[in-house]
Amino acid sequence: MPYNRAIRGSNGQGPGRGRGCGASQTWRGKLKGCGYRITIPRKVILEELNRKGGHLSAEDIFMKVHKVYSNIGLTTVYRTLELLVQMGMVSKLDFGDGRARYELVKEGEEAHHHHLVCTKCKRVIDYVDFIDEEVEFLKRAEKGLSRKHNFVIKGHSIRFFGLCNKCANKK
Amino acid sequence: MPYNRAIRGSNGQGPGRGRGCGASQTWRGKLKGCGYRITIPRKVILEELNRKGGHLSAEDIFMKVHKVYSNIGLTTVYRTLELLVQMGMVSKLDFGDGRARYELVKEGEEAHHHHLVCTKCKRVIDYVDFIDEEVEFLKRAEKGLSRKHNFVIKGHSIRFFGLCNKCANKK
DNA sequence: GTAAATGCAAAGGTTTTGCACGTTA
DNA sequence: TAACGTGCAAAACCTTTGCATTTAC
Repeated sequence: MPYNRAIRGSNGQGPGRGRGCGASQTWRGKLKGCGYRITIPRKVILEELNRKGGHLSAEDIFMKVHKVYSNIGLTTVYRTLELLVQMGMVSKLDFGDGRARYELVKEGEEAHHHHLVCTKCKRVIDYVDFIDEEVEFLKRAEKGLSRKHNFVIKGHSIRFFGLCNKCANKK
Repeated sequence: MPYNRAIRGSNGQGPGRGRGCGASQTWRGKLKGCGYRITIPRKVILEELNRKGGHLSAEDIFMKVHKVYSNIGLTTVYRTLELLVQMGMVSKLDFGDGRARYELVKEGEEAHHHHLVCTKCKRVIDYVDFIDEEVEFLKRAEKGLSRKHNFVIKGHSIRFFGLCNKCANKK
C-alpha cells in the first residue's frame, strides 16, 4: 500500500503518521515531518485550499487545480484530501448535498467557526460570530457527555439550516 | 411525474404538498391531509421508523421491512423516506459514513436531541441531556445570524465526534 | 535506486430515474 | 377508473481500488 489509505468512513490513521507528527508551521514542514513527500499535486491542492472561499468539493478542487496543473487526476485530489484530513490540516465537511466539502484548518481567529447552509441553493456561509455562551455551553456539554456516555469528545460541529437572503425573497 | 421527487440535494417541495399541509396528529392523517395515499409500504416503513433505536439507513429499513413485507423495493424505501423528510415527519441525518440515516421526528420530550458519533465504530448515541445554556445560546445565535446574514434559520444540528467507550479502551 | 506518489481505468457503494404494472381512493 | 404509487432494472453519482508508471528524496 503506497501510503495510508482510509477505508470509507474510517479514520484510517496509520502508525506514526497520523495526527500529531507534523508540528511545523508550514505545510511543507508538516508533510515532511510526517514522512510525506512534497509533490506538485500536493502543492497546488494546498494552494487552492488556501484561497479564500472554502467549502470546495473534490471535483471543485480538481477543476480549479486542473487549470494550473493539467496533469492532475481526480484520484490524487481525493487521496491528497484524505491525507490532509488525517493529518488534521483539512476539515471534511458535509452539508447534506451528497458530496463532501473540504476546507483548510486555520489557526487563531478563523479557527473556530461553523456554517449556515441554505437548504435551497446550498450556499454556505461561515459563521464566526461566536459568543461566550457557546464556548461555555460546549465545555459543559462535553464534560457531561464524557462522563455520562463514557465518550471521549474530539470535536463538534454546529450547522444552522435555513434560507439565505436570496432564496427567502424568492417567495 | 408520479409525485414530488426531489433532485439530489434539493428540497424539492411541490406546491401545496410540502411542509405545513399535514396538521393531523397521526401519520395517516398527515399523509391524507397532504393528498398522499395510505399504502402498505408507507405503513410498514413508518412502523419500522417508529421502533426504538433510530438512525437507520435506507438499506437498514429495507432489510427490516422486507421481513414483514417481502414485496418491498429499495426504491420505494428511498422515495418514501424522501417524502417523509419533505413533509417534516422524518429527519435525514448524516454521520459522515457515506450513507444517510433517517429518524422519525418526535414531538415533546424527545423532540430536541443531537448526536454523539464515534468516529471509529460509527456508533451513534442520542444526546438528550440539554442544558438551559444551549437553548439560550441557540436563540441568540439564531437571532444574530438572521440579522447579520439575512438568513432565515429553520433548524440546526449539533454533532459531537469522538471515541465511544469501547473504541477508546481498544487503545 | 527505491519506496512513495501519481494517473488511468475500472470497480464499489449509495441514491436516483424510466417505465410498465399494481393499487388506492 | 384515473391518478398515484410501486418494483425492477438501469443509470447516475461520488468515491475508492488495482496496477503500471513516474517522481521525490
